[in-house]
Amino acid sequence: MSSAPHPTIALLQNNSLTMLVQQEIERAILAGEFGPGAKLNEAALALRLGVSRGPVREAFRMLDEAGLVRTEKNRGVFVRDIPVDEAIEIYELRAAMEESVGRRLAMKMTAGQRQEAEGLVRAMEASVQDRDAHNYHRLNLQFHDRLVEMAGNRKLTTIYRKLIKEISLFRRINLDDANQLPASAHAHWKMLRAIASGEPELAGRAM
Amino acid sequence: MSSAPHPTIALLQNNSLTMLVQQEIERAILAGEFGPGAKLNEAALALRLGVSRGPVREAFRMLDEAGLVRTEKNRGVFVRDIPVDEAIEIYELRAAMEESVGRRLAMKMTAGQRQEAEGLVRAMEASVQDRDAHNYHRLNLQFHDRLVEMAGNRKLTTIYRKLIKEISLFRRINLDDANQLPASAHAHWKMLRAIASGEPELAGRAM
DNA sequence: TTTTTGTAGATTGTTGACAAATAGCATTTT
DNA sequence: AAAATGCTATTTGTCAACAATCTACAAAAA
Repeated sequence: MSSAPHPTIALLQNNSLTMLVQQEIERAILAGEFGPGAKLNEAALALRLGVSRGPVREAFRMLDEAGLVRTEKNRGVFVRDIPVDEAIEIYELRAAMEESVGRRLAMKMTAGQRQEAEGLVRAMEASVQDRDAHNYHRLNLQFHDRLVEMAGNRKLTTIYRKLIKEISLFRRINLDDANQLPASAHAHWKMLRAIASGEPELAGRAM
Repeated sequence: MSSAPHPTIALLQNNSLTMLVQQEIERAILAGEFGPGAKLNEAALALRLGVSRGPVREAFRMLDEAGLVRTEKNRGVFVRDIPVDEAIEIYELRAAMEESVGRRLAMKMTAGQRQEAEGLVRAMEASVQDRDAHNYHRLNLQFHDRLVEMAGNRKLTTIYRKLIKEISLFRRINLDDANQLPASAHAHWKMLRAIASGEPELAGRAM
């Protein structure tokens, strides 16, 4: 009937308990409430979220498939502790993806998209001025995410975001060395210039 | 104690019912027993596999996260029917990954690896002679899979294989046009030559 | 005829209970 | 003292029952 049902109704219609539990556990993990290697207790989580163990178990299976937790039979579910060599592999893979994104954007980035990206870099520079490393980090993630999104391949975007989540489990990052931030901002300008030049090779290497 | 426990014991130790159910449903889907769009009935599957609905539901959540099925709240689980535009995106993404693989291999492929790959291409040519399109298709998948594996990034390999599974849901492929197989075999030789040349750009484009 | 309403059956969502396995600790044995 | 054994408590794995929702079809109204 109605093409736009009430938002809170649509919420209940689309989100099963399992989905909500999955989102909450994922949020808690990414927020660092459960560190890498921490054990996730089914009954405790079910109690905390006010549901039974069923939805929690189903959420565990999703998080396992997504690579955020690891399941040991009869022993339980643990937040994944990404080993160094795997982290290196993920970083390399992300680099390859961004290289591909750079090439694509060199050919099809619009003027509007470029302005939006430049706006993000300027905001990053402002954060450097303010010595606000946390905000800088947030904008940096957003900058790269937007560029990937602009490449126009939704599957690539989905996988890229999963990789970012997974890698964020690796060694709570030292956000706080605010001295090397200016160099990072400079590199972002360079990337945008390379993309704007319209040369795929150059743009790929820059990213 | 024993470093190599009896295989069937290790099987039971590592595989929960959920895992086994997940593997069986995935196998059935990829084998085409459930076509794209087909509804998967919890109770029926549980009965067929001799388990209760719990493990089946958990397996569903894994397959959903893997992109093989789609879940509609209160309506059930359906084999995903990949829309054309998404299939195109997956193909493009796979192409980008293989391009990256080609570059990497141009720099680090060993003589032994090259011989192994050449052996696969020769086997493919033999299948062309025999007009055995099915076997050709199998070897073709194996050839590309091995090259990706040889690139030495396990995360990339994992994601690549997931993409292959997902794409195999798209329009049961017309394996049977045996006339364009020879050209395909020729292209594979060309790829290997480009990789062996040691020039990343050339190898990347070839793939 | 077309649309709406109502009802019965089937299917999914969720829960609580029971069975099986594990981990920790005390006890025994060497 | 060190190692092995046995017991208990906790936790996970699985199941079956109940509640909520949807689907299909029939009956009634427009």
